[in-house]
Amino acid sequence: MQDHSSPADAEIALPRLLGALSDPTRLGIVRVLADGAERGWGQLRAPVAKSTLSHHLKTLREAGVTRTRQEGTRCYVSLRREALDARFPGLLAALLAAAVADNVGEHVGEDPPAL
Amino acid sequence: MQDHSSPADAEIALPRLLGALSDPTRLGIVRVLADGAERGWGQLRAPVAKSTLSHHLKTLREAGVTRTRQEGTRCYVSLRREALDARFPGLLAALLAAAVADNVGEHVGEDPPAL
DNA sequence: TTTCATGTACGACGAACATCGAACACTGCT
DNA sequence: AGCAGTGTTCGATGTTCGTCGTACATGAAA
Repeated sequence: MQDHSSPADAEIALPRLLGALSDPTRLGIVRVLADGAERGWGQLRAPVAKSTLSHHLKTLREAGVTRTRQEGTRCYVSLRREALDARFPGLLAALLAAAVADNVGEHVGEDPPAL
Repeated sequence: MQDHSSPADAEIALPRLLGALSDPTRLGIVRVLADGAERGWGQLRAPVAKSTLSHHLKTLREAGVTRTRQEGTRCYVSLRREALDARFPGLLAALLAAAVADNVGEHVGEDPPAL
């Protein structure tokens, strides 16, 4: 459970970012994270196997879309909104609005925060 | 040389659009078309084989990014800016700005318009 | 230390993709 | 009719992707 590295702010590449966001499940994850709050990812609910979710999270992280923090045995994920906004102004907002308009990623939800 | 159909305005799907734009060559084509003017595609210069360019243009068209018009033996391509802006406000502009900022698609150029 | 929970790595599979060259089809000109 | 220009389609090939199940590693709790 290591190597939770993300690209440096300046190294987020556009094609990779768009590729990461071209999957409905990943777009759904981003929508859940859109409010800026961090989520533990047992909290994320998507209709895919655990290993598949792990893969999606890794893809998002490596594309620079999210950041992952480890605490004990669990991991928390959040959007890298500042970095994204700094590098590609307005893009994230437009993307999120588009996802909502297009109803993409509706199948991804979240459980209530851990008690 | 037929079947130059594009999806209806309302049917442009976000994941597909992003997938189409996750390739540097296609992003480069979009950058060339960004001024809204139509281009004959003998005019487009990309370091790929003719059939590959045809494939990319088809991908863009089927994702709803561009429109293709045939006139005699040649085809002309242009951005569907209105439809895109209507469906996903601000997205295209942010994407184009991002592509410029990230210097993506610089390898795609154009010849001067036919005399 | 044993056990449980959580996430990762690995191997596999089919599907989709980028790319090429070659063959085909259509249009227009001679 | 024949030819040249232009774009599409067709394999072929190698890569990447989404998905799964299983096995492994790590940290916490009993």
